Formats: sequence, structure tokens, C-alpha cells
Amino acid sequence: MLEKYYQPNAVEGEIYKKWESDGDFKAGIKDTSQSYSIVIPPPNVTGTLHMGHALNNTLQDILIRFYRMQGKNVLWQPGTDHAGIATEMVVERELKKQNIKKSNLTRKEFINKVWEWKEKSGNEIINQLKRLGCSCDWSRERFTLDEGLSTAVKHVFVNLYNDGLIYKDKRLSNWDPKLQTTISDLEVIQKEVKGSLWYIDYQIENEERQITIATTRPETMIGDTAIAVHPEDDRFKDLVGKIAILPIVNRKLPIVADDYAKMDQGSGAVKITPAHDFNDYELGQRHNLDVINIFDESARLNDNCPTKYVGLDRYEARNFIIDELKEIGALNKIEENVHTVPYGDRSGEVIEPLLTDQWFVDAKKLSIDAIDKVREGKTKFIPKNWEKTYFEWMENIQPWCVSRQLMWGHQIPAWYGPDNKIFVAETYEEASLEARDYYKKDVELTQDEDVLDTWFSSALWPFSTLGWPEKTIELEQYYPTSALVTGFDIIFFWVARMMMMGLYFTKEVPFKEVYVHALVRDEHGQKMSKSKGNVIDPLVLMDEYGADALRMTLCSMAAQGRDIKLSKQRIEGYRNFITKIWNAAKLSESNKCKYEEIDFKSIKNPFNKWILLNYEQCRVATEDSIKNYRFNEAANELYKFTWNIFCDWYLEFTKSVFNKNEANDVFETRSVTSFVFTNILIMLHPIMPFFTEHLWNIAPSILKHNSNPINRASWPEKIKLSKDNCSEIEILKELITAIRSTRAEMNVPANVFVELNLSEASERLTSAIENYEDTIFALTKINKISQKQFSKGEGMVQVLFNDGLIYLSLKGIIDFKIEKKRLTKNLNKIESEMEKIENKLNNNNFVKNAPQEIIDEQKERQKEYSLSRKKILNAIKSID
RNA sequence: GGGCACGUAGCUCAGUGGUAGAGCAUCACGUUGACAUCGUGGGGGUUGUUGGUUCGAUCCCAACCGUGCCCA
Repeated sequence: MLEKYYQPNAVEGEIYKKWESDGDFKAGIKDTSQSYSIVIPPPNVTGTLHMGHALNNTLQDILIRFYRMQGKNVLWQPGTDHAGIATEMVVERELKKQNIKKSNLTRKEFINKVWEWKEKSGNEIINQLKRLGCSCDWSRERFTLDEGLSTAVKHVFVNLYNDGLIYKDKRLSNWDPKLQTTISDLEVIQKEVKGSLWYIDYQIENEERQITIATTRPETMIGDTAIAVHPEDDRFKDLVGKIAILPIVNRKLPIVADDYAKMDQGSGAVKITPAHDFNDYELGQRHNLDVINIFDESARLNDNCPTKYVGLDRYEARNFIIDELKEIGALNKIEENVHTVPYGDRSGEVIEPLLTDQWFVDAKKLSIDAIDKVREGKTKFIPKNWEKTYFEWMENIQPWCVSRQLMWGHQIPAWYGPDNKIFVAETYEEASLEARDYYKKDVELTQDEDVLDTWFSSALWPFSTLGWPEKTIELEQYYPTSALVTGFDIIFFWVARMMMMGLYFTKEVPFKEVYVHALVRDEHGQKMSKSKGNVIDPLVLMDEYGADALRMTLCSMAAQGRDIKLSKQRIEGYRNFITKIWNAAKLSESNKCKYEEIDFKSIKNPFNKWILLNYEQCRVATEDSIKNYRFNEAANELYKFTWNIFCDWYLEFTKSVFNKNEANDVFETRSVTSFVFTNILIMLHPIMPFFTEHLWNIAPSILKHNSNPINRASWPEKIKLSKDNCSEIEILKELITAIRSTRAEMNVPANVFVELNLSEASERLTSAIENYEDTIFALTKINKISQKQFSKGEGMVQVLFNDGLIYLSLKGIIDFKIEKKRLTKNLNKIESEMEKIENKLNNNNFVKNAPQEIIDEQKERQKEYSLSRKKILNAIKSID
């Protein structure tokens, strides 16, 4: 006998262990050429499971388990990425606790510390994914810094370099003064901040005039090399070509005309600092301006500045410079101003555009094919509108800065000779050979100190994890991968870059479909964040409700194109759903239901025919939904069928079959119950793997059972049913509902048995009542059905039902006031509906234009309503 | 400024060119056997506003109002 409730925490761990030790998640256990593969978006090795991961991986696991059950050769490729900056930050913090400074360690020592840390505390998230039930092939787990993937990275770098698609360049790039590394455009967050706009007067050389510029960053004036005005700006036309004198520094600045200067912004004249602003840099190129860098790597003022300012932090310097400008009378005015300031995604520090030597990938060239392939439909986005986002970014793509001034990562495979000549090769040996060719002698080479952006290696993930650049069986079998499941926030970071790299190196798209899911928010629609304190921890939820309830909730809410607002109540609802199935199992067990092979065409009992018909519809709909990534529909389909059809109606119907105890009927019903129950569990398994496995194992008598776990079951196949739309059962349901409703509205106590009187019954109603008398008795608390005309004074209350005149005998119970109210309410409803229909049918245009079936439908409804109306009017009349 | 979503019951959300649905919440009744983590029934809607297309619009189109996100 089953216990009162299902207890997820008591069983989930054991179940998972068994699956894993049995090798059930291994790729290739189904030896078929039809494969289905997904690579996991590699979580950050420092990460812990948050709600976004929970959603992302639940959806992947649903797909993976579904296609595995469909008999495909399935690979779910797991792993983690090394997360350069994030990991360095974590490890630095750890070292600090031990009073060790990173700067006191050599590169090798520091990297060893990171590996130590990874062994000890990395990969926590992998266990959390297991907790969630993810059926990845863990035997294939990869890490972006492991040997094979590092080989792939070097191979890619060298090839891109040789093909002219990677180059080293001195360019302005985003410098994080705190982390002391460059970061890519994508890692910069633009934030609106309240600041000031300073108006500063620059003297015109050899004239009494001044020109006033406006700036949000006065400290950078030390690096000014020009002033720009708009060519159409009459205020300044005569100044173009003249020289202004930079206050404090006394540098001579040409005044240039360029439409980058906006006439309506500030004073209309803008100072140009090519070394510290992206727009100014471009303008500088156009006008051949000097580039004067005034900051060091910590954004302190360097030797290019007046001695008194050297060494000051940029914001300290700002104050001093403002003061000095005031003193010399050059500060014209200060205005309040809202402008955007770039912040580092990881450090939270204000980013400084800085002129440095960096490595760049020519993304523009790589993007062409990546755009085409999506246009051609070789890779499809679901929902489709994300393609727009993808195109927009791809079409405006900038060179991708891939070098980082970090230690943890793939050290750039470039070596420098004594004269700084670059030799790019996969190994030192190869580089040396090249160098010997070049110098005609052996020379000492030093490797580039920088490492590559973590996303550089992530971009190779779909094929590097399959063994590329080797030609492996896995590549042949699983590449291109079937689907990529991801959040929209990394379309640029990851999806786009995988497309570019995948296409360039494998000549194939890395995935055929990209399913882009939503963000998980809190129940009020707020983005979850630590600072808001509204983070819901999936691990806590799993402790409280079990992994399956969480998974089912996420699945049922994963409607395309809409964010998920997660609330505990919703999870509770699906926990209750699990309990409902649990109880249904208890009932089926006590009814001795047992799985037998059945010939569906020879099923006799109408309840059984009916549930099989409904089951088959549910099966088709569920399958279709999952195949089309309509996860919420799949969940709801299964929920409705299981609870509202199977439990609410079918199991109730079968009680009368078991009560009657006719051998053939009982046998058939037990078999059908077990069949449907079995397949409900199988279909729910991808969404709720633990619960279904547990029930499968402990309730073998009611389920199709062999020694295999449900984990290895096959998705149910189509069943062939005799042609029967089971309309009789539908009438029965309607009748039962109508009687229950009448009872409830008339306040008949639930435990009171009443008599049902019947006249003018249609054929189908008569036969429904004849065939299912005991069912009606059991489900409506009727204890007698008699053929009887309405008679006043007998306490007869009409059940509103189209197929006949039906009355409940409520003598002694009836309250005429309630009865009249009830009837009037229904009458009003019917009459307003009738009016709508009449208006339609009286409209010539409607009759002329609408399809015949719609017209017939309306006529049919009109007929039904007018019949009901007549009956209610009679009933009301009989009260008065 | 450019782009993308979204606006449907108290809340969270489905859905459809022809009768507007679910879960939760709420109200009433119910506990001798699958299930109170439950059952049965009820109430609750001018589908953001205004126009247009159409015989017919909540759905398609336009504008507007409101909300959110991405990019500059």
C-alpha cells in the first residue's frame, strides 16, 4: 500500500544515482542513425544554480528525455566554462583571506591556486543540475580549459590569424581600471547617471575672443587635441581653422568643423580627446589629430600631465582641475546633466576607453555567412522574432576584442622575437621553427602574456566538445546539433559567436534550431537580483516541493515570448498535482488494476472506449507541443487530461464498473486503467522524472512493468480505436453536471438523496439513463429515477437540460424564492444569447457571406436556446 | 532616437476571425474508503483607448495611452 503522500526528498537522490550508475544517460545507448543532440550552455564554473539555469536546463532535459523515449540516439553534452574574470575574482578573494596577494604570485603559482580552487569548490553547479534531474551524459563532461578544448582554441586562433581574421592592433578599447584588463563592448553596461555639464572657456590664439566648450568629463581636457564645431553653425564659422589655447596646459588646439559636434547640445563646441573617447578617436582619425593618453592602467593621471596632477586618480584630478579653472576664470558655468556612463559588467567600475595593444577578431567578415545561414533557414530561431535581434547585431558588428590581461584562461598562442616580431603557432616548438626561418638562427621567444576572452572558447563549444579538430565519430553523429536552448541575454555573447566560428571551421551551422526562452522574474515581474533581495533559490524550492513540482511549474509557464513570473502558490499547485496522481495510484491499486496487453479495437465498455479516445488525443497533442517547443501547452494538456478527465471522470465512472463486478467488464477496465495510467506516467516523465520513476518502481501491479525503469521506457505509440465518438458519455457527463448544479443552486445538502423525474426524454437521454443508472446514482446522489410528468405541489425543480424534461423531487426542501431566482437568472442568460444570434441571422450580409457551417451552427444554437427558454418559462409559470 | 515585446477575471497567465478559458484567490456545501496537498457547485470580463478592414474583431491593420526590455 502506498503511503499518504509522495516524499520527493526521500527518493530523488537515490533515483538519480541509479540512473547514472546504470549508464542511462550515455550517448549512443540507442544505436540508431537518427540522432538528437544538444550542447548545454556551459555554466560558469564559479556559478551556483539560479532560477534561470533551472528553467534553461529543465527545458533541455524535457527535450532530451522526450527524444530519448522516441528512440533517438541522444546526446546531451554537459560541461562548464572557465569564466576568466569571475574565477580570478573568486580566487583572489579566497587568497586574500589567507593573506596572499595575487601580485606576489607568479603566473604559474596563481594558476595552480585556481586549479586547486576548482578541484575543491568548482563544479558545485554540476551537482545542482543533477539535483534538478538533468540527464546529461556526464561521462562526456568537458571544461573549456581542458586539454582537448584548449587544442581547439589554439587551432582556431592560429588559423584565423593565418587567414587574416585575427590581428593585433593598437586601438581604443574598453579598459577596466579595477580589473586591469580590457573587456569587450558586450561586457560594458551603459547606465544613465546624474552628473554635470561644465562649460569652459578656451582662449583664441592672438585674439580677444574665447570659445566655450561643454563637457561631462573636464579632467580629460588635459588630453585635448582639438575643438570641434558643426560646419553649419554660424556662431563658430569664422573660428574654424583658428587655434584655441587649452587652459592650464596651454596646448594649441585646432578648431575643426565636423558634424559630430551637435549644435543644440551644450555650447555647440566640443573638446576632442582622441585618447579617451570612442567618438573623439574617430574624429581624430578624420582630422589627423594627435592622440595624447593621460591615464595609466589604474586610470590615474600619467606623465603626460602637468606635474602637479601626475598620480592623481581621475576623479580627484577632476576636482583639482575644476578648482584651477575657477581660479583662472575659465569656468564659465555648470549645468545639471543626465548622461550615460559605461560600467564594467563584472567590476562595476567606470570603464575608461584606453589606447592599448589588443588582439581583435574581424567579426565583420565572419558575420556574413552567419547572417546568410539564418536567412536561408539553416538555423531557425524559435520564437522567430529573435532573428531580428540577431540580424541587427550581426549587421552592425564591431571588431571583437579577444585579449584579456588576465592569467586564468587560454594564453594567446603568439610569441615575440627579440625585435617584437610576432610568431603565431599552436606550440612553442612550431613558433621557434618559424622564428629560425625568419632570423636564420635560434632565438629566444617570449609568449604573449594575455589570455583569450572566455567567450572565444565558448564559441567553439558545439564542436570542440565533440572532439574537433579531430574527425571524430561524435562529430559525424551529433553535429550539427539539433537544438540550442538559451536565454535571449546571450544571443550576442554566445549564439552569434558560435554561428560565426561554427560556420567558419566546420562549414556547417552549429545547431538547426535555437529555442530562446524567457527570463524568470519574481511574482511581481521584477527581475531577481541579490540587491533587491527578491531572489528565489531553486534549491530551496526543490527542498520544499521536490524537483518535479518546480520543473512542472517552469514547464507550464514557459509560454513563448513571455517572461515567467514565478510564485510559490503556483508550485504548490503542481505539488498538489503530484499528490493527485499518487492518490489515483492508490485507488487503482485497491481496484487491483493490472496491465494486460489489449486489443483496443475490441474494447466493449463505453467508459473504456471514451477514456482511450481522450487519452489518444492527449498523447497526440502533447507530442506535438513538445516537438514545437510549446512547453506550456504540453504541461497543460497533461495536467488537464490527468486531473480533469482521468481522475475527475474516468476513475469515478469505473467505480460503478467495479461495483457491478461483471468479470469481463472488470478485467477490461483494470487493463484500460493500467494502460492509461502507465502512459500518463510515461508522458509526464520528461517533465517530472523523479516522481514518475518512483511510482513506476513501487506500484508495479498497476503499471506496465518489466525490469526496466521508466527512464528507459518508449514514448507511447498511436493506438487504433474503433470508430466511436463516445457521445453517450459526453451526454452522461452533461447530465451529471446539470443535476449537481441544480442541487447546489437549490441548496440541497450534499448527503441527501433525491428522486429524479423524467418526461419527454430524447432517445439518447433515455438510453444514457438506462445504461448508466448506477453511475448517475453514485455521482449525483439520486436514489430513484422515475417516469413522471411535472406536477405542481410535488416540490419538483427543473434540471436545465436540453434532451428532455427532468425534475428533481425536492419536496420539503424547495424554497420557491430561490427557485424563481435560479430560473430567472438562466432565462436572462439564454435570452441575451438568443438576441445575439437573432441579430446575426437577421443580417442579410451575414447570411450571404458567412460560411454555411457557421450559419448552421447558429441556427442549431438558436433552436436549442428556444427550447430551453420554453421550458424555463413553463417552470416559472408553474411557480406563480 | 532606433528596435522588440506586452496590456484578457482580484492576482498570474493561456487562447481564438464566429459561444472568452485555466490555476490561484474568493463564496456556498461536503469528511464511513483514492485524494482536505481534496470533492461539488457558484460569483467574477465593455479582452488598455480610438478608429479602420470585415457579414462578423478580443484576434488582422493604424494611431494613441500605459508597462517592460534591448541597442545607440
